[in-house]
Amino acid sequence: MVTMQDVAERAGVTKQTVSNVIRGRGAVSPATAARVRAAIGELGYTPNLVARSLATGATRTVGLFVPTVTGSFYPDIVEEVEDVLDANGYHLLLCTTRLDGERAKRHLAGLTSRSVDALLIAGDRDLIDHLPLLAEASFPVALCAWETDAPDRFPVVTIDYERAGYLAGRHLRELGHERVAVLASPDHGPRVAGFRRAFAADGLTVPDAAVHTASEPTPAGGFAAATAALTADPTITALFATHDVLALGALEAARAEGRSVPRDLSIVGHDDNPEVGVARPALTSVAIPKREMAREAVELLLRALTRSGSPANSIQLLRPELVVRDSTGPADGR
Amino acid sequence: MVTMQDVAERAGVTKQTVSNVIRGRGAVSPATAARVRAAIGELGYTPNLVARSLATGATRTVGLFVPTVTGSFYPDIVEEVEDVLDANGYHLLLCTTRLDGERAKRHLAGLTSRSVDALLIAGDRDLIDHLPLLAEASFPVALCAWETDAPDRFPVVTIDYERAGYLAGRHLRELGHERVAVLASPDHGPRVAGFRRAFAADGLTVPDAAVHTASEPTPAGGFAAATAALTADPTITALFATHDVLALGALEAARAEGRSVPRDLSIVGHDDNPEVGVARPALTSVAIPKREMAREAVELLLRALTRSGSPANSIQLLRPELVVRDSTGPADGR
DNA sequence: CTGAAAGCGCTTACAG
DNA sequence: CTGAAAGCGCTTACAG
Repeated sequence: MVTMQDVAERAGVTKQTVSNVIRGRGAVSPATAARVRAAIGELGYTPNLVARSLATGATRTVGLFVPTVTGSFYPDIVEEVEDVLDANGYHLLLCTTRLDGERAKRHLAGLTSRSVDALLIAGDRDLIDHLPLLAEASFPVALCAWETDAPDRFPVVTIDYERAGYLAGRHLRELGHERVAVLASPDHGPRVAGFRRAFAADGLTVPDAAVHTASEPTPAGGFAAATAALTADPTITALFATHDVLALGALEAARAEGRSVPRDLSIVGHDDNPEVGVARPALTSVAIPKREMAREAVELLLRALTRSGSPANSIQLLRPELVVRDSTGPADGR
Repeated sequence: MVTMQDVAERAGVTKQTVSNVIRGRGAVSPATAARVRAAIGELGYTPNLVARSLATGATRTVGLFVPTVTGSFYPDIVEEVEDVLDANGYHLLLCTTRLDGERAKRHLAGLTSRSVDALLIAGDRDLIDHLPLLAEASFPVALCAWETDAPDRFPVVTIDYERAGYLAGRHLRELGHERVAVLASPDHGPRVAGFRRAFAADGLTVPDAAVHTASEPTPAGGFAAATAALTADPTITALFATHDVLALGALEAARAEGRSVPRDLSIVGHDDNPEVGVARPALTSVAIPKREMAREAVELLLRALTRSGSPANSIQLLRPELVVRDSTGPADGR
């Protein structure tokens, strides 16, 4: 392997002159700079990043933890993070925790050893127990896509999930719906709370019995929960699913029950995944700006890096937006 | 930051004794090992991986290039690669090239500088022009999920795509289909060739005019191509889509044309993505062992690392398997 | 079983 | 504008 010393000898200078021309810093005469560049080209020299990292204390690598890279949520996060990183000359070290706390812990320990300049943790499932490990990390850490129990030790950039639920509720209220049910995944408390708030604003209440927890975040789980909801209270005129996949299942359930959407039943989803636009009827859903969220989170980290301080310990909430399509209509069914 | 030297002083030994107990190598008396371990605990010492990398010349990091991390193909690859890496104590540096050759090149250049112990390139889109950059890489490189034009300079682990097409063709032949059409994505030449081989074996030929190239790898692209195929030759009794998403569109097209699947038209997909099992009718598809492929590829790389030689320059083909569901039936339509 | 030395390939002040 | 020195935090032979 060719080293900086080799280049220096070839160009007839010392190695820190070579270092200077490579980094474009310090003062080097145009003539010697040209000689150095020529030597680099002839030798095919490429600087050893590991050595540079040891000397500078920076690896220009950012770690990202996500629960998984399948599904329709996290891949966008990963790509957005990578885009921002790439634009700033950083690399991405990826860890998918896959519902495995031990694995998460192991990776966390590995990264703590200076091999990463900053760390972004997206999603709340597997890492929460091990977050204390990061308390004394020597690099900035931020959290994103965190819905519940965000530890207040780190800055977090996430969605205003409570408002997302509120938007869904307000939309149904504006359409005149009074008796409704919710299909919820276990960790979606804030969305449910926001939904209820919209009804409470009109003096209506969504009883606990109207909130049906889905056994799994799949269309099948949504189908079962929706069927349960329609059986428990056949008079409901609308359904809020805290996740689009559940809404997809609810669409099937409505069909199975012989209820036409949106005439007999309105359905609102959450996330605005690409597939909900092609569902029939196209699903009304709360869109969450996940790419913007990811971008804000990385940029926060990058800012901390250049200003070499820790980021402000704050929580930043991105605002969701309701996307109205064909699965919701007036409560009176006309 | 606490260093090995600090631990050494605290334990009353020299730093390479500390190094020895950490790595569990060299001979250290149980008593001093215990003292060292105690000191490590008290100080909260964690070894600097960058310094270790500089000394050993290994980063215990493997780079992975994929075109994207969205969709249903590459995420599985990424997770499988990470699983194998994790089991062997390696980290994952991820680069998604996103159809951007410049970006790919930039990352390639970055990784060449010793910051990665090995490199796996999955998918053939964006990197082929820059592969020569890797010719003199000092670390092992392997390719996987490569369908066409695999450069013969590197070992490749991929799917026997020609056989995948053949399996689809043979299945249709066994059902008695004679007049058929193919919906193909541009880069799927081998699948089409294999499909044709199955017909040629029976003295039949699939004319060029029966191969319809989809404008885009989406249901919409499949819909358009299928419609074109059915219009060009209304007598066909079966369709092979080289990608499941195209098959999904073909299903719609058949519906639109008033042809019942599989009675009036049989459809075979490719990839066996999870969604094709829930399509109605459930799609017959050629399943490709992508996780096994990814596993083989990383393990090949890891083997090269431990044996510190370059991997054998070979091509390993994983065999696909046909999964018969409800979208195919006999040509006579009974 | 333990310690002193050299080295991995850079960068960072600091003289000249 | 250029060069000699020290140092980043480890590991790897090699003496004792």
